[in-house]
Amino acid sequence: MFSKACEYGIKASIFIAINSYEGKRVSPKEIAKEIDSPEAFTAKILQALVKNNVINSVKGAYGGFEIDRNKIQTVKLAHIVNAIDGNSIYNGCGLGLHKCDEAHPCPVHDKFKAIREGLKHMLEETSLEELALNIKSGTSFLKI
Amino acid sequence: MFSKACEYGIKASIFIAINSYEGKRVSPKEIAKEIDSPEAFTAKILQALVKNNVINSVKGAYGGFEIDRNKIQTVKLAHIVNAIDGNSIYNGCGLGLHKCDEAHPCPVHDKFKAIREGLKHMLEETSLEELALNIKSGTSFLKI
DNA sequence: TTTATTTCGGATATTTTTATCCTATTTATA
DNA sequence: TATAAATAGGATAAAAATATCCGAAATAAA
Repeated sequence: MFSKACEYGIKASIFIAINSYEGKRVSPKEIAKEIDSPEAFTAKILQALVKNNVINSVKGAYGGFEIDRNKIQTVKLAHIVNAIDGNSIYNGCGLGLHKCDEAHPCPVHDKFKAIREGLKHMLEETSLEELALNIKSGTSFLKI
Repeated sequence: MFSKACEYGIKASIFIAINSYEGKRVSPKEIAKEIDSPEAFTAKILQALVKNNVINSVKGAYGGFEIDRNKIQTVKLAHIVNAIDGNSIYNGCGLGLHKCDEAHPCPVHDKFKAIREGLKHMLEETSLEELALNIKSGTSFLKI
């Protein structure tokens, strides 16, 4: 469904959020260890998230990655996915037609529409906060 | 959502079905032209569909690809997708955890569950016949 | 039986995605 | 100001997906 980069980006964001609740910045090394991802590749993804204003980075000694408290509430999965994979999930035709709309639909256009709308809705409604709280409470897990 | 291979496989199957209604076998060349795909790569995908018993091939002069009439009705999108992409769409964890179930869910487990079920249902309920008839009647399109 | 036609299948090439490495730049503290 | 600790970012490598090429095998018809 998502690219590896996107998977890592979502999990990293959650881990950063958890630590930011405690005012703690985290490094790519810590993040990669916690979400079981390749460190250097994860660092690249973090750069993309910073550039897209999803998370914040602090350079230099005692630096690291963090997220503003209020952003943990406002950032949705859709923001993270969009920062990494772009909007291809929403826009692309299910069968790869260059032009696919109501007037010129691909064979699965209508059938995919409902599913994609559901996905879109879910991504736009799910906040980082919700996901982070579930990890904190041990209701869900970031690895294995 | 799907791999290119899978997109080509679905479109090719539809085109073959349409021609099989008229007792006509089609070649990878014709198929590739009609669905706007690379010919040799499409031929590989057709092989996979033959091996997985979705379509039928006839070698030699006057040969080509075809689908049994009754199969056009019974083959569902799920069969085609499974023949090419395997069952990763159903089984894989949305965030790539090796182990992800009710007892040990990833952060988006429940949220993805509904969407994946919807996708699964759609793929299992949509027949090749339905898609082929819509193309024949000009209700949907295979390219552009 | 020969020939033309067609799928099969292995080898290879290209592109994209995933992953690694190393240096530059930034910054807090001693 | 010097130093150590971080992120930034460019260059490169490896793996996977996509795509191409070509000879082998099969088959219908002349």
